[in-house]
Amino acid sequence: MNADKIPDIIIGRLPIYLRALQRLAEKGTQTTSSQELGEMIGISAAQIRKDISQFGEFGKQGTGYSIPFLIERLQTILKVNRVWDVIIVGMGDIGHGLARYNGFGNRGFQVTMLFDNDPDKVGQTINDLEVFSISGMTEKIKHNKVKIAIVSVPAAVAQTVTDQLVKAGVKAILNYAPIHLNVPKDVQVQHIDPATHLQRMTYYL
Amino acid sequence: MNADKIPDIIIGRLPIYLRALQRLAEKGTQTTSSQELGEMIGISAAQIRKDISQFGEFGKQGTGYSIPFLIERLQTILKVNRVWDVIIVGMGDIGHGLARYNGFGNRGFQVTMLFDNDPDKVGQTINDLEVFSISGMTEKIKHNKVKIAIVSVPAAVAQTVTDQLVKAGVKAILNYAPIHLNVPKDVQVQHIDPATHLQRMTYYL
DNA sequence: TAGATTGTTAATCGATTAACAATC
DNA sequence: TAGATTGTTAATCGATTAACAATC
Repeated sequence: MNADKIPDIIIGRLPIYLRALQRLAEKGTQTTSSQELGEMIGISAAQIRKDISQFGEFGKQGTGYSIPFLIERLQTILKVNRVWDVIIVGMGDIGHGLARYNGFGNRGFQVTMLFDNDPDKVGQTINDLEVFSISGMTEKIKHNKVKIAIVSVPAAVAQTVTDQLVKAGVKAILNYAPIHLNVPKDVQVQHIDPATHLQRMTYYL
Repeated sequence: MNADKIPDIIIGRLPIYLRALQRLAEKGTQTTSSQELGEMIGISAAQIRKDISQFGEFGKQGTGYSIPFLIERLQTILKVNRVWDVIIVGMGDIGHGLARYNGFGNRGFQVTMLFDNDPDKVGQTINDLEVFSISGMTEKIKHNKVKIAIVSVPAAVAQTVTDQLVKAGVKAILNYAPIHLNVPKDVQVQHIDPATHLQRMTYYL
């Protein structure tokens, strides 16, 4: 156990552990070891044990980790033992696909509002949610105390939209626009850019 | 300049540099410095210089880097100074959104084939491309010598589909299924899982 | 008990940063 | 020339791995 600040690189692996554990749980498995988990996800057993031990002694010598218990611990650490409201800004192809995506269930998130600037899209219903105009976004975010947003607008307006989100109180942004977003340091950003990910692999081809 | 093996973490930053440089180029800027670039993308100037210098001496003391020249160098290093064929397997919401995504242009990629197992989807046309059945996928991949695939099928079948892709000769996989994919070590995989990215941020909320 | 596996230490390995001579 | 900025070295910092005592 370690009360110091946990390195972000470790935090980044916890959701991967959690995802693998939930998969094992679905199959009905009760117990796993750092070795087995490591083989599942391509991470060394020593690293998994070291990462987990930052937060407490969750395993048992000889038998390993209780899967339901470790899931519960990781969910609590990651604060996904509850359901967070998420909004999506930008109803282009990616945003539309995300609005209809059903992969957030039981992972701690729920899409609650959709926004776009295009008058043709505003008022449409996607996955039972109405698309709102961005002009009323700040107010709606504040009113609902939304902390998490997905940005899927064109690159040209992504920073402007981000500034509005930050001003409205959003603290975590998942960015699909192919541009780096500048935010205050108390706001988290994760970048998802398919082209960037592909370019990282072509080097090895 | 360094003929040794370049660390993957450096390779992973090159596409980010490239994206920022292309953005500067679009604005007509001719020259930049490690300092300016670093401020744009939140990376230290020293690290940018060190990363770039792994591949040669591309800058000039006193003036910095020629943007068109550095773009050309990075594109060549990353092998995106050409257009790669990319196929998408799985025409659910995410796959459908990716098929219609127009963000691959001028970044080295072109979606050429779409696949799905659902008889209702096979035969449909998305973005001028016909959706093919997965049953004929291996043959089509081999025939067209496709090296890059995007996997956006449900988690339950993602590994099976991946095995087929690998057998057909695919060497780079962008995985949207929320599951770790096992592949031979000469095959690259990048994972994109929105829920995992979001969970990494909720820790800090 | 015997076997297995954790949590943790120490050693190794790798990445980042600071600083500055070289030079445009 | 004077100012600016690179490429690179050395120092620092951080992450990973190997190994094993503790113990279930």
